[in-house]
Amino acid sequence: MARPATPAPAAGGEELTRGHKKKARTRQQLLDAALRIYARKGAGELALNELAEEASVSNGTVYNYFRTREEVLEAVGIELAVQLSHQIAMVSEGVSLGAQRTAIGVRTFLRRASADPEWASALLSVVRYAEGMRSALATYVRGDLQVGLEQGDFRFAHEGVAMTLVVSATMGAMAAIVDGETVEGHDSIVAEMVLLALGVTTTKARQIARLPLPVPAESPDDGRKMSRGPRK
Amino acid sequence: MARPATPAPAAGGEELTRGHKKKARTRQQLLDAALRIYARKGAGELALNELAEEASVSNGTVYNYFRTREEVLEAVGIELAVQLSHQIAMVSEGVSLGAQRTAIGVRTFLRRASADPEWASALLSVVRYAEGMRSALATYVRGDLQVGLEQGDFRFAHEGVAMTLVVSATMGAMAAIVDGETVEGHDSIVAEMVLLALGVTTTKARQIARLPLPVPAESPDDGRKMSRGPRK
Amino acid sequence: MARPATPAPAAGGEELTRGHKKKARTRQQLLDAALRIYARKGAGELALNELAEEASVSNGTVYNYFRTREEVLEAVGIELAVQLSHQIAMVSEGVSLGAQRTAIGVRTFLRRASADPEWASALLSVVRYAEGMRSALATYVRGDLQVGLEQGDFRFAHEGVAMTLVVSATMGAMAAIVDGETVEGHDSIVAEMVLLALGVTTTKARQIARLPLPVPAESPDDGRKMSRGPRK
Amino acid sequence: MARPATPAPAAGGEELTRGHKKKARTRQQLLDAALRIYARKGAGELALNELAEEASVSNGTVYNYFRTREEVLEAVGIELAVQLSHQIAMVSEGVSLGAQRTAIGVRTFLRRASADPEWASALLSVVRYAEGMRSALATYVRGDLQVGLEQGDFRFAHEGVAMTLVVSATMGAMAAIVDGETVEGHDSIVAEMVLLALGVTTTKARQIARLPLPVPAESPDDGRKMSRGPRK
DNA sequence: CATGAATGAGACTTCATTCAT
DNA sequence: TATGAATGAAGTCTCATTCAT
Repeated sequence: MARPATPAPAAGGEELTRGHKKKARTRQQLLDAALRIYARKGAGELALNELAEEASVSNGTVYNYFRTREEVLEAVGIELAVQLSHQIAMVSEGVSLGAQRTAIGVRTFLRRASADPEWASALLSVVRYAEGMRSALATYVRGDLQVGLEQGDFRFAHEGVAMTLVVSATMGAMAAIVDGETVEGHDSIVAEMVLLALGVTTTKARQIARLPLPVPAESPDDGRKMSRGPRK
Repeated sequence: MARPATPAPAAGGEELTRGHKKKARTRQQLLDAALRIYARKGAGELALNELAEEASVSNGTVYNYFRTREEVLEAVGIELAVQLSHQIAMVSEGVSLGAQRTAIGVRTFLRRASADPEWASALLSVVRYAEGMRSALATYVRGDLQVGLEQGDFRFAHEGVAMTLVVSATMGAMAAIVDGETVEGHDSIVAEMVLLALGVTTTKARQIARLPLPVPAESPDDGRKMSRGPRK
Repeated sequence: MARPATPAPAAGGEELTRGHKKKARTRQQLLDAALRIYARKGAGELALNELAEEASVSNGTVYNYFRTREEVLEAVGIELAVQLSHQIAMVSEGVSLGAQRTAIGVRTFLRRASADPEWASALLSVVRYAEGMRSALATYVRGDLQVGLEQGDFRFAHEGVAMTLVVSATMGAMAAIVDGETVEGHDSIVAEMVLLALGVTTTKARQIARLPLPVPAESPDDGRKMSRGPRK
Repeated sequence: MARPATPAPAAGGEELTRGHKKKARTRQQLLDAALRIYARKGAGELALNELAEEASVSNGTVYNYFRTREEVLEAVGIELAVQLSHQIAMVSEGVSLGAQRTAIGVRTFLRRASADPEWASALLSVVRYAEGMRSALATYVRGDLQVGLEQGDFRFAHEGVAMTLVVSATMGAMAAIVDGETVEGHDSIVAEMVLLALGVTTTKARQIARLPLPVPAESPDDGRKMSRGPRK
């Protein structure tokens, strides 16, 4: 499902009529609440009535937006994917080296997991269920892999396998972080190992993995949607 | 666990008489049934009613073996872990090179995932629930990592991080296999990437990852679901 | 415990194992409760949770016996049909004249409707929904019609149409009775009209419709299942 | 909220006209939609949400026309009754013989049930709910019965009982038709039986029941209200 | 120990009705 | 008036768990 990063300002399929921003607001309440619950208990545990309560909304209202648990998952997945798109695009903007972009991606995820374990927890739990989310991630990774391959830094036998490795290694490290494991320079260590796995030479891998991360052009509302804790 | 009515023929290994055997058998039926259900629908979905039916047992009987649903999950995790232990120990028995043992471990998992996707599916779904299961895995991996490090083949910055990477990369590849991805020489490709990530040199990694897998000393009851361990 | 594959030792369709009469008792509670509710509010209104409460049974128990509202309806329909079978068989036993049997049937229904409007109300409301019930009724009526035809008393153009007329006229009259209409000799009046409709001559119709009703061999538990009002 | 049947006709004759027309049209849309739903699923199932959608109107709008679900049911009943009045009046206009009028009424209903089972289905399902509807029917029937009695064709013991019989026999036959029973000359057969039940002599009943039905003075808007299928 | 009916908390889902726009 | 989002009571249904036999 392509579903471009743009939430659709003028989108043909959806309605965005004038005064009716209440609907959008409620929907956002629901997504936020879902993320909070995922962070706490994992996506498998989501109960729609619980979602209603967490979103301070009546029981039936949920059904104006989602008919099943899966639909919530899917919507949250898309929501997170959009956020990630912004995040990644912002952070590796201007970097043209595939290997470096890959490292930046990996490290950014791990940094954020340290800074915001709830976000990480929600992400991990959603990733398992939402197909749309996985493919969004994959697209980014795949692009960097191809660039790195063309630039001669990467040397791997199968792109799909390589992609899976990058994603799963990153997620695994995030899970460790969420579980409380703290390691000095965690992000660089993982990034270096991933680069090595992709065929980067020892010295280059070490060097790239330790470059200072570019500071993203921190837009004011970045991360807006997730950083709050439970409201009550 | 003193069962008064039990015959209890004076301390001896022979006391595994009928009653005990039957008891063990029922317990094993339950675990087997649980694994089948996991493979079909994921561990989150296990319903004890369904479990009872799958095991051809009445629903109340389940509670003679497990006090709660949680206990079932835990027991199944342990069961799988024990199976894994045997599998791994058997397969890398007699191999002393840490790097090779690691590669064998990774490849064995992936091979089995291809050969028995239901098993893989059950394993993946349990791994998320049972903590005890993860540590069982970790123990094996950690040993090999340390050996490889001492032998000078590995060069990594942090053992815990390395361990997480090995496990998560393997699991990620298994998930891909379960999802239907088929790649020529999948197991070797992944093993090579993992070795590279652990600091093995390019040529050595490639060579080790492609060694023929030792045929396990096929014991007659190999693969049989074991563990007649009495409940606690 | 033998745990035999055969749950039913002898019984044809249902199980009737020894100690387990509790199940039968609960089922009966539910049917009784359903009839009481039908009498009060019509079969369309039956709520399964309400049924549970009326039967003094937990909410989930209902689902051990019926999966849907329709299944309750069907079961109640059959229950009523069985009761009716007894009733009718008992009352027109020994009467061989088809026309007379028909009249007796009609009149018995109307008499009972007067005596027990709750029963009538339940019957009317179930009849609309339960197919099984209708066919049970139909069988009786059809038999009498055929006999009457052979005996030369009836003269109608189409048996199915005649049957429908007998049943609907009787039900209509019952509904009127339930609605409070009281008419001197109601049962005879209706019976006479029905006989006329079936082609019986004027004088014979009048005579047959006014014969004294045979007193049924009132068995002690007759009507047992319906006659009680709401228990609490 | 003022609920006057007529808002102030003060300002602007145009507003009055258009507004009123629209209002009446919307109301009619709702009634039509309700009848279509009745025909499909029975009156018990009418959901106002569904009604709104079937009428291409927003759900809140329904409440501008009816205060409660009950009112909708009632209004639909009346609507049908009015349609019936027209139908009956039209068809037996100019016929002065009570017995013949009765036969015509019965037969017309059955004919229409054959031709338009949806209409019949809606009618049958409403009859059970709307009291007002039954009395409308009754009025017509009663008139014909009295006429027939005075003319010496009928001979029945109780007018109320007779009326009930006529109505219920007709409805029963309609139900059979809706259920798919098709009989050659169904309408005449039923009419003849009904006449017999009312005391008409054998030969006369047969003759009257087989007279050709007068063709109604087809007014242009006859049947207007039911004949449309779903609009979209 | 095995059985399976009963339980009841809790989740799911619908829908008549209200109300701000 | 029209709209449609929100509400929440009421009903449906599942399932872990208990218990008498």
